[in-house]
Amino acid sequence: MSKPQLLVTSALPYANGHIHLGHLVEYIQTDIWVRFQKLRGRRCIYICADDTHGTAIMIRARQEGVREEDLLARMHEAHTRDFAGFQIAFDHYGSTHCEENRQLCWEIWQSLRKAGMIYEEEVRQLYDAQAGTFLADRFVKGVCPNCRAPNQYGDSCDRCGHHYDPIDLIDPVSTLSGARPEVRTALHLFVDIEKQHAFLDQWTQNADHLQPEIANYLRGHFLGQPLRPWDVSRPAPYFGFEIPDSPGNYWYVWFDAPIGYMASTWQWCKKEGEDFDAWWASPDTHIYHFIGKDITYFHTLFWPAMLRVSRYQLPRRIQIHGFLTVNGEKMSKSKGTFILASTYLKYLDPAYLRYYYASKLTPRVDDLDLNFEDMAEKADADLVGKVVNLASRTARFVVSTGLASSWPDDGGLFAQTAADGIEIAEAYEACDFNRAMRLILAAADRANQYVERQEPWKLAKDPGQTEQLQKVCTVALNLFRQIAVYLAPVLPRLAEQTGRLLHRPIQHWDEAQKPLLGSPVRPFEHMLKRVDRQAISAMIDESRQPEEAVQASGSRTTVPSAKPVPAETAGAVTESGASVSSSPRWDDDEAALRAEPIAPQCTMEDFQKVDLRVARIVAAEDVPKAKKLLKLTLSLGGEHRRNVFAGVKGVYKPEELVGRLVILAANLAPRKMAFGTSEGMILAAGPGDGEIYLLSPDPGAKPGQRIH
RNA sequence: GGCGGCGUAGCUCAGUUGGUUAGAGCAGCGGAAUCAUAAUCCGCGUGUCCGGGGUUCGAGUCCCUGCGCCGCUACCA
Repeated sequence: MSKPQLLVTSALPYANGHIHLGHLVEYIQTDIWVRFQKLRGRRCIYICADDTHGTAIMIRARQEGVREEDLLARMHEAHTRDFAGFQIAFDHYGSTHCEENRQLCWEIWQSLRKAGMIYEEEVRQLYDAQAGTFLADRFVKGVCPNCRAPNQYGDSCDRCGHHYDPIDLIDPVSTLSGARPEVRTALHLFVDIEKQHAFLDQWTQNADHLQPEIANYLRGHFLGQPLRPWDVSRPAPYFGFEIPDSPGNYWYVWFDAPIGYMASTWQWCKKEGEDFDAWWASPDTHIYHFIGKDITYFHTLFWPAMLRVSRYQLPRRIQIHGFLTVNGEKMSKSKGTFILASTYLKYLDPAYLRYYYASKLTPRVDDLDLNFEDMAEKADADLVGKVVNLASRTARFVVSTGLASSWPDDGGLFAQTAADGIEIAEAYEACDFNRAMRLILAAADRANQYVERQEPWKLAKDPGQTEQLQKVCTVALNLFRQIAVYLAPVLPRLAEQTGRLLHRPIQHWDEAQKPLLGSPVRPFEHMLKRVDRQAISAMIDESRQPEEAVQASGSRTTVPSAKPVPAETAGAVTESGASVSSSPRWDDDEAALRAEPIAPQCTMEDFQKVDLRVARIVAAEDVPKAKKLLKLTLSLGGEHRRNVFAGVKGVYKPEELVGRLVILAANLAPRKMAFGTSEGMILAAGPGDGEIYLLSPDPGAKPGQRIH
């Protein structure tokens, strides 16, 4: 029998946000690998889906006043369109919110039960009475119980890397309402993953399942100690699947998300008349997961442990990539480098980005830097100047004659590039696309040198050299075709165009092994435009928004940020023009309001608890060790002074603050901070991160006056 | 400050288990050619492989340490 068939997945993007260039590192990487396998004749399917459950979706639907299902349908359509635009060719793109997933979750759940890995525990859980919900891990912050780092999320500490339960947090605060959550007792269900410790020791360290740096990381950070139980249930209200044998409780989104890989495959099987078990329950299928390094924990520990006790196959390999940075820094909305897939497609050809990512991707977990000038140079020099140019400079000479019918002497050039196919294939196979691209470009260099030596343009002027001209162009176009074959996983459209040019579609990797002879040649048509630098600028301008920087992860962020993800991005794609033109004088959009929705209602009494006062900044000094803090001395009139640390460093200079009037929250409890005690807070608007607007009273106000 | 990553030619980077005079592309300079989307071809690279120790017969490659940069995080009461 032939090699095992392949089932390949990319991480499921969360249905709470749009696809951006960071996500695309992963989808382009996976798509190239899948296309490579298919081109080699390997049976291979590429499966993905929207990740749809969890508190973040529930909260957002609530904010928008729509049903979760409507929100999901909208995002599914947008995601599908974005992926198609970048030529990401899924065999199926489903959703975790489907019957198949519910059934599979239930089945695996029962397997975990049977393996004795599920236990129940009454836990005291944090409940936000204002928001009317129990608080998901990422909606509560507090002090890490392990290292005492303040302001940590409920699931893990980013400072010490410790994973724990939200209930263990010290001084919890709800990020939904800002309220101090009350403690309520609730039944929770746990997976005792420690029962699989020995298995995971072995599985993660052996058989090339993981990159070595990942295996080391797991050994150093998790496997050296008992694995903590995993809290996999959430009490109502929660958007997800209710656990059949524990009514009122729902599976945590991270339980059903990876099972979504299976559910989506199942849907594909139904569509194609395939046997689901042949794909997930048979050793004749090799399963490959491509993910970003941020979700390593779930995919390399929980997921294998869950599968182990079920009747399903373990992944053959989990391929992990790093994050995307732009110009050496994380993507930033204010710098215009947080670019949505749909925005890119308005201005630039996806081929540029596909080739650029390919040329920079290695099998390592390193972060990848996107530099647009670099991308433009590479696309122009490599793709247009070297590759496409080969066809462009020779095809026209053989339109009337077609390719020669026998292979001329080419000095072994074709044979060399054919032989290179082995090494190039190895590079693709190992996800070392950088190496593959370099090998391919070397072949293009050799081909251009050949054309240069043979000078077909001179032969074309000599009627006696017609035959020689045909030979030279036959060689050149065959070398070009080999390159088009090797580049086909990265640049599918170039392969199609080459097929059209030479009247023979490219369908298999091995077509680079045998010259194409006697084929007619169409007149050359442009295959790829040079990069328009102005389009790059326009794209960045359109992407520039007064927003704080956003996580530049290459894969999904199932765990949402504490603030609801700004919804304005949805509008930017489909309806950005309309609202602008209807209000000529002020074009204020609702981005800010959506980014930070209005808090739950409070009473006048509540409001009056806060004593706001006019104050004058009488001194301001830099705090050298602080990144964001300035130390301000405020006067409330007379001798009344307050010492306040304000996070405005870099936005306001100390000297320009001295003398100005601000609004001070004067009766806040003093707060001990790293550099001293802060005795109040000055009021400011803006999202932060370079955008802060201090509030000032109109002229005439006096320090010490209260705001009513 | 904590955790993680990185530091190789002007720029972007290869150099995966330590082994001959450290490589490529781009940019630059000089030349050729004019078929091609001003694309192509030829020629030109002694860089303290961030610094300092160490292991080794031998280190860009391993260990320690210092410095610098990036990210997350903490200081935004």
